[in-house]
Amino acid sequence: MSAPAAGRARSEILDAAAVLLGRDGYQAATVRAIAARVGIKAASIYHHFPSKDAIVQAVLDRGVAVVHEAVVAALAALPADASAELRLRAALRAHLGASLEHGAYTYAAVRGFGSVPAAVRAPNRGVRRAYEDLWRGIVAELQAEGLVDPAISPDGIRLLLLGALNWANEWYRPGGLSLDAVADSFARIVTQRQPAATATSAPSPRIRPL
Amino acid sequence: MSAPAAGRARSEILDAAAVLLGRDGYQAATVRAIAARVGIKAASIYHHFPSKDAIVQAVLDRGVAVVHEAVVAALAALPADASAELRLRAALRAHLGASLEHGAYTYAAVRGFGSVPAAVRAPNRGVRRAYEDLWRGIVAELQAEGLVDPAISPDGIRLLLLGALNWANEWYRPGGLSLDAVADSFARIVTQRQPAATATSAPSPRIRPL
DNA sequence: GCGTTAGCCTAACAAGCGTTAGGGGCGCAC
DNA sequence: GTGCGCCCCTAACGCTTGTTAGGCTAACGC
Repeated sequence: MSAPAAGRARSEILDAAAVLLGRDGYQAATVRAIAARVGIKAASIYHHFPSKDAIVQAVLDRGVAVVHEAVVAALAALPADASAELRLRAALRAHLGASLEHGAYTYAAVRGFGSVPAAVRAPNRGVRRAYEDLWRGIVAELQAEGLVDPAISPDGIRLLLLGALNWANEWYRPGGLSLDAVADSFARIVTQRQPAATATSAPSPRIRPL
Repeated sequence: MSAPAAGRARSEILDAAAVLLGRDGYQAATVRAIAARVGIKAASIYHHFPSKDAIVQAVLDRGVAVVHEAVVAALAALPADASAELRLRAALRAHLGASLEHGAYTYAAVRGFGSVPAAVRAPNRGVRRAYEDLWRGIVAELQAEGLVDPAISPDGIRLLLLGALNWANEWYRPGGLSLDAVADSFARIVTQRQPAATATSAPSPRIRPL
């Protein structure tokens, strides 16, 4: 048709696989079901991918990467001297936004992950580790700037945040809380800030390094 | 252990199904694999359960119920005038403890949930809703006592906590952070307070780092 | 013109699935 | 003893799975 023919089918296959994987799990995401969604027959899939597991692995990797890249981009867009709180808010918002925008992939990466065979799961672990390291840095900044009690385990904070963010895929529905409201709630819970009404007037000046 | 011989096979089947479901997902938890783990043949399963999905449903329900009951028991064991902070800590600790103790079931209920067919998933929703309501109450207490900024969305707080707790199944390994340390971290992040033992009602200023 | 390639098809394969049918052995009630 | 019910077995059913083989059509370079 009019779209660039090269790679079109390939990305359509990935899209279809992501939807099925996230919604119904690995078992229900059959090669025939994926093909039917694209409008081709099962055997034709094998002209684009060597196996079903290669498709699943690509979906899983993309599901993590798309969020990782969104967060990196959001942080890079901030001024160089942005406070740790601003960076936290930007990261939370970017994670939630990317999760919603590419819902099929992130949903597949979070929810479908458990249903995927260990052999397909393993290569994805590296990508996840890299994303976790990004958050390790954000938490360290928060504690260094005194926004979070440094006596609290950094791992505990990071795992709480990532758990809350990942779980958002389970319950978030457009029409309920807005993305900004969720990100704001999370940020305020973690940074121990006072209500917005009094926070704007800055009751006690916070020491800003740098 | 010392269980009535009548239901021995039945509970062994549930145990085996829980392990497979949590570790490998719905597809890998085949009737033959479950039977092999119990030491019987696949057809013998059907003398105890009408279908595979009945087994899966029982595992899912128990995975939620076991945590729910542990939290209810922990809260009931507190003195009637216990503070909201103490109740929060008790609930966090009980949830994490039950998750670990009955790891196979809770793991199946959290991780395996996504890979289970919608028809089996649906009946489990009611049990989950009841548990969520329990946490709705805890969050309301926290905000009523002023331990958490009442301007923050209660749903945001509840979803953050449940997300963090459920996600703990993914990363918790005995030998790392202790259960008490995790529960303590989570409680302190949310209540913006020092541990109850050292700061009961003293509005002492937060420790400033550096 | 021709040859090659990409992309899709039909048809079929072996393997594995959940489930059912029917039978054998054992222990308890009578 | 006889009968009955429980528990497990072997064998097979119909179906779906991922995957492969081989052939058709249209588009391109030469």
